Amino acid sequence: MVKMSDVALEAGVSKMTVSNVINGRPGASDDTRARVLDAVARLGYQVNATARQLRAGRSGAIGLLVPHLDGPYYSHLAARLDTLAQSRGYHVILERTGASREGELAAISAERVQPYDGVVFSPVQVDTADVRRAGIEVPVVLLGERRLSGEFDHVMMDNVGGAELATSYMLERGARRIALIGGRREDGVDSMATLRSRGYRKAHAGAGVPVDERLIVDAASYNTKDGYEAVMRLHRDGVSFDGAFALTDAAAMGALRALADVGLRVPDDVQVVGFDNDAESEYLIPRLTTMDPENDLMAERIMELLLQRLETGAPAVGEVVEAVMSARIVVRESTLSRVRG
Amino acid sequence: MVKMSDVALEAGVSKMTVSNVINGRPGASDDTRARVLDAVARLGYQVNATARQLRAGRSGAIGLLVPHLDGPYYSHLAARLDTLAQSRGYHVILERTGASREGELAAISAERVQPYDGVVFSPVQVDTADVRRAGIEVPVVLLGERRLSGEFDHVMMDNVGGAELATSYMLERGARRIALIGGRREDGVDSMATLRSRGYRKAHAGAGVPVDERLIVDAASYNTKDGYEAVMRLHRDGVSFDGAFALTDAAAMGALRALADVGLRVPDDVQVVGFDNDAESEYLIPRLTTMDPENDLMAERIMELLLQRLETGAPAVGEVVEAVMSARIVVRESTLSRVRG
DNA sequence: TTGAAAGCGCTAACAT
DNA sequence: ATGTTAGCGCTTTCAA
Repeated sequence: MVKMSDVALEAGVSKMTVSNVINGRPGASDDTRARVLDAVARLGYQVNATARQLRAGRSGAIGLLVPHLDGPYYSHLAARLDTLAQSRGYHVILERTGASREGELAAISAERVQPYDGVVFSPVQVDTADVRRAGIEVPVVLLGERRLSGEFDHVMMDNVGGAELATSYMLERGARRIALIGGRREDGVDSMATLRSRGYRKAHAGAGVPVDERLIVDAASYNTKDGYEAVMRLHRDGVSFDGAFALTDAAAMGALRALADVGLRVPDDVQVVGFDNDAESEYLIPRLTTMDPENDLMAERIMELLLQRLETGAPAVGEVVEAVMSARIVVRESTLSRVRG
Repeated sequence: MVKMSDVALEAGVSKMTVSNVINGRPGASDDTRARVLDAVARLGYQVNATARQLRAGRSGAIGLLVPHLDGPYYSHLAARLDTLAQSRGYHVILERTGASREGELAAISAERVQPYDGVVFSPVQVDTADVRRAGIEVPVVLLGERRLSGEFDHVMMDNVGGAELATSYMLERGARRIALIGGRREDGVDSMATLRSRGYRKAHAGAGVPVDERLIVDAASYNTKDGYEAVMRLHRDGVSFDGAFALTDAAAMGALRALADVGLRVPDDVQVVGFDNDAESEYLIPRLTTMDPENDLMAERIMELLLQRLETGAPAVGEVVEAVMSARIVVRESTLSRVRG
């Protein structure tokens, strides 16, 4: 492995001068600079990132710690964040926590996080106290479904509001028995499901329509398979419905397939609304009405917060920022019967 | 920041003893061990991964460098690799190259790669010579569509064979004009599109069916939108077809939507086959026939190769392994008209 | 404009 | 069973 001192020797200067040239610091004659760069090229020298980081304390890497990657949501966010980061001289590195408490704690341990200049973390099982206890020493932006007490900068989606809007929209269009695919899950933490279920109930309360608890069906991972099975279960149990709000577009996709299988027409018999506005949702049969969380805006807000901390130095306690992003509805065929427009 | 020497002081032992205890090395009385662990807990000490790595030369991290993450393919692979890695005491870290030459070169630079104990890289624009020139000093497994000359361990999918199988299957079922969604792209490197297009042609040659070049339509990123537009273009141009082989399931999904829009029935008017066997493909309307690359097997092979290098030490030149994984067909509704079974 | 010394936090190798 | 010394490759600080 060729190191800085080798370059120094080759160029006939000191290590320090090599370091200065490589890092574009001023104070090196054009002549010396040329000799150094020449030696670098000749030896194929590349800095040792680990050593640099140990000494200088920065790596240029931003860690993005997410529950999982199957599904377009985090993948898209990662791409977006990376683009923004690149333009500021950072790059984004992705880690999967697996959505387990154990996995999350491992990923946020000081040891694992220390190599990053900053971290964006989307907690699922873990709470603010856990994050504090992890003893992270770089700027952190939390990202999430759930409201977390104000110890860290925090960007969150207005899940309750989004779900309320989706539900109200169907109620307004005449639906009276709206299945909630993936709903409930009230235990302890404010999970995505809990919050969106809350919005669903709020819309019903607002419209004076009672909620039939049998319409609320679980969908473990909110994926396509779960959505499919949830609708099949409703059908098997003889629970009738004229609307379906799926907690994710993936689940909605499975629901659409199940509805087709049991011979229910969308939107004539059942209106369907999803959540996420995945790129594919526009191409489903029928095209899916869904809630768009405006992820690009969210990504911008996240990077903005993180870069501010990175550039002003300290994690600065006390004055944490909490940004709530709201979702807008995208109306497509799955709620819009051709006749009524 | 609390460091090892602080713990040593607190426990009344030397740094070295702390190091030994923390790393579970033998040679420390139960008593000392207890005192050290106690001090660690009291001070909330966590090792500095950067320092450890500089000294010991290993980080426990495996880098997975992929072109992009939108789409289930790499996400699923990442999850799978991570699970396998975890069981061997490593964890997988994901980096997005953006599928640009520039992005790939940045990601494989020795500087960026050096923090990993090993690297799995899926090149798109870059070739073996570029990888060699990058001067990577950790074990590398290349992963890919394309055959790369044998300087590195390399796991690849039999793209030609898979595409040939998909095409032959439709030909056997009577299709004579099969659109190739996302096909062509013959320039220099053996891209996924080039190879799968080759398989498409090979199947035609084998069956003695001529290829109408107008049936081969581009689909820039092989995503849902591209697939949709490709079929719309064919339709607009008045090119008739009775089969469609889409280079990815995502593109197939868009194709299905487009066929519905122009009033062509699947599979009665047009048979459709995709490639990837995404989890969602089973729930499309109609359910999609597709090529399953058996990614889980592929992930196992990759990890096996990498761990072998990691555990036996040296990147070992000369005796590189090249594994070719073949895809199997999964038959579903999009090619199987109910009448004929 | 350049360089020497010191040290980031840890561990390998060798004492004791 | 425990401690001492040295040094991983770099950059900060200060002197020339």
